[in-house]
Amino acid sequence: MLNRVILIGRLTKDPEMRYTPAGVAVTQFTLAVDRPFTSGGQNEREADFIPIVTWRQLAETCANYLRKGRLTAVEGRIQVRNYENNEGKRVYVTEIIADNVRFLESGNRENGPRDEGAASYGSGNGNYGGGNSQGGTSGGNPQGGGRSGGTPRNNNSRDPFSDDGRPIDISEDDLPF
Amino acid sequence: MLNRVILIGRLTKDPEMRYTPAGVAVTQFTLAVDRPFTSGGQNEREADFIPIVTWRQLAETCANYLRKGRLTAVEGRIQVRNYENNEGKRVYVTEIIADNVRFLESGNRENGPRDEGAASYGSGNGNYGGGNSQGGTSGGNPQGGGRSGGTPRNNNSRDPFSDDGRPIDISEDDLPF
Amino acid sequence: MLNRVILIGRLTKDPEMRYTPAGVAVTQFTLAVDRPFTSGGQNEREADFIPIVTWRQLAETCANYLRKGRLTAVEGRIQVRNYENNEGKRVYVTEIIADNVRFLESGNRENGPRDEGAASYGSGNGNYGGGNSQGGTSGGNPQGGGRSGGTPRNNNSRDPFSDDGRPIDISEDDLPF
Amino acid sequence: MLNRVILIGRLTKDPEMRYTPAGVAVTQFTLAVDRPFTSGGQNEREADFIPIVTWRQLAETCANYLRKGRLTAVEGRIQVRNYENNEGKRVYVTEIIADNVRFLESGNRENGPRDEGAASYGSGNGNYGGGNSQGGTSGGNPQGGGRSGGTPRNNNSRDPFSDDGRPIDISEDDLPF
DNA sequence: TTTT
DNA sequence: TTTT
Repeated sequence: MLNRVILIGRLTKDPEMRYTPAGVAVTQFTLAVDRPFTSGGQNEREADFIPIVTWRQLAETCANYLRKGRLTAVEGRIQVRNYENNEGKRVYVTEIIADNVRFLESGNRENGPRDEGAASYGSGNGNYGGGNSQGGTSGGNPQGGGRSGGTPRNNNSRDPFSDDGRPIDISEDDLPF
Repeated sequence: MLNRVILIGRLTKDPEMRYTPAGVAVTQFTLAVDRPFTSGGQNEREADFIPIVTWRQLAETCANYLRKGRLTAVEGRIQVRNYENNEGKRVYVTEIIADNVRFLESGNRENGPRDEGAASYGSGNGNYGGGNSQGGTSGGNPQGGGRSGGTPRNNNSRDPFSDDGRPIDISEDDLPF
Repeated sequence: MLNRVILIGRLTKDPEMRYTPAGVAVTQFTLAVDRPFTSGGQNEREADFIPIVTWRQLAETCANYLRKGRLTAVEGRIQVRNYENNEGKRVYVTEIIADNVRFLESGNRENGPRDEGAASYGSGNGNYGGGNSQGGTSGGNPQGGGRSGGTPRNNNSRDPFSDDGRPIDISEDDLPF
Repeated sequence: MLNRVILIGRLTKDPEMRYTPAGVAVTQFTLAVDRPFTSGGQNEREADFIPIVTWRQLAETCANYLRKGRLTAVEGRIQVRNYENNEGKRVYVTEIIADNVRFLESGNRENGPRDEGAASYGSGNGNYGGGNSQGGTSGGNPQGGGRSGGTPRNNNSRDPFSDDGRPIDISEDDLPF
């Protein structure tokens, strides 16, 4: 009846966008979210790697502006889907269907090693450094993604989801909205 | 860096409690959370079944007061653990480590299969229908679970996690706090 | 950049609905949310009373199905508005603009003191006891509110917001969507 | 019964720390949180200014590492307190009692007014840009705040809450834990 | 001014 | 299979 998730973490890789047969954009990426504690051991596992899925306009904005390593906030809901694998066994996949993604780092670092981040309130330069994007039922117009300082990447030349070994079975039926 | 989940749904079964070798109580249950939309088809899949894990005092309170079908709110964080299965393949398991569970239905059902719901305000019995329990770093004293109108069940006679086919590999190392 | 609130509590009174001059429905109510601790004293203040505002279709569903005392989940964002009072002083008002409201108690108690709550998964009666309603950019079609077991109240005979002493200054400009 | 808030925004000023008579540290600051839409008008009000309160160790970490303009994530609960003002009128104050604060920008700004943002990964300085701090019932040991690249400020020479016109009436009784 |  |  209520299903809400909010995460802040970093992309483990560049996002991957593809289109469903029906032409709907879908982008996936994984967020590394540091745990709030240091596990018993030492250099034990100390982050959770959480798969994120975005659809439509939000998918395109994410594909254009997010990159590996970027600090990112994600709001959405948990979805558990399942499919039969090649051995006839049912596999369960848990993902966050995001309806709101905030880019917490601008990412224009073409000419220098230091990331500039988002501009301060009250600074004189009028540059809103942190872009953002929201999706959902509206699922149509971009909202602020374009305000990001980053340079959009042309995805046309990429083969999204060119087989990476993982089964890909997202279809229009999975449409969350 | 931030990882917060809030769910409201119903238990698919009675919760299962066991103790780690170190004597720490751990309780698992699954929450069926209705999706906010009706998927393309008709009577298609319209709920997510989300595994919840609770530890220590909260585990005991959940085992004592939660039952199949009860409407329940869960607050916690997403955790992704993995293990090697018998075929040497890495399996990823996503669970919610709960630190706050709210019993939204009291569960005193004197005479029948129908759950009577929470909060009998206006009824004459002065019973505060909604119990609750909170865990976390404090992980020690019960907080309000005892206010529930439900009757605690003696778990001693149960064989917690008596093999249901799923691999059980929670250990003290998984301790989230 | 991100503003999310989730509350579970009980209505302190019946909700109040009115229409803006532009004909947009707006409903207000207050949620009493018990605090997770007992304050130093004894029978000291132990709940927060949090004002909720809903708009459009969600406003109408809330006005029709929510009642004083009902256990309710609210999802939304914090909004701080301000106005000049009659003494020329600026007054700040903090409210939750809800975009998702879940009715955790059905509320049909016409013929008996016991509240029946929401039906269980797996029960045979096909009655989904807990209604719900979601708003937002969609802001159009009712979503499940009608599934509630409660009987809608005819609001026509009420004078919504008939001056209760509180300044009423919500206008179309406050429209959150 | 459940009361959870998550915000991402920027500090409108440097945080202000003081101690209660009982010697408990309390820090306040205001977060400017951009609204997800542009209000009817044009350059109309488009942010909410939300007061945050932190206690104990978290208060000290916030006072040491947060500064005006910094992008910050806050997790906590809404609290509504009230007091009688000098005209004998009851005034209601809504604040977020934070139990988790994440510093999304490091704040080492060697040479100038521009904040340089977080997480200089890729830069040569090995600095983990995002500090964080968590409070709550544990309320004792610092958790990671020290990983921030910022330089702690000595607060001793400041007169915390030197009258800024706002009534100050936080007392030990308000202790949320 | 508050709910159970 | 992972980020900083």
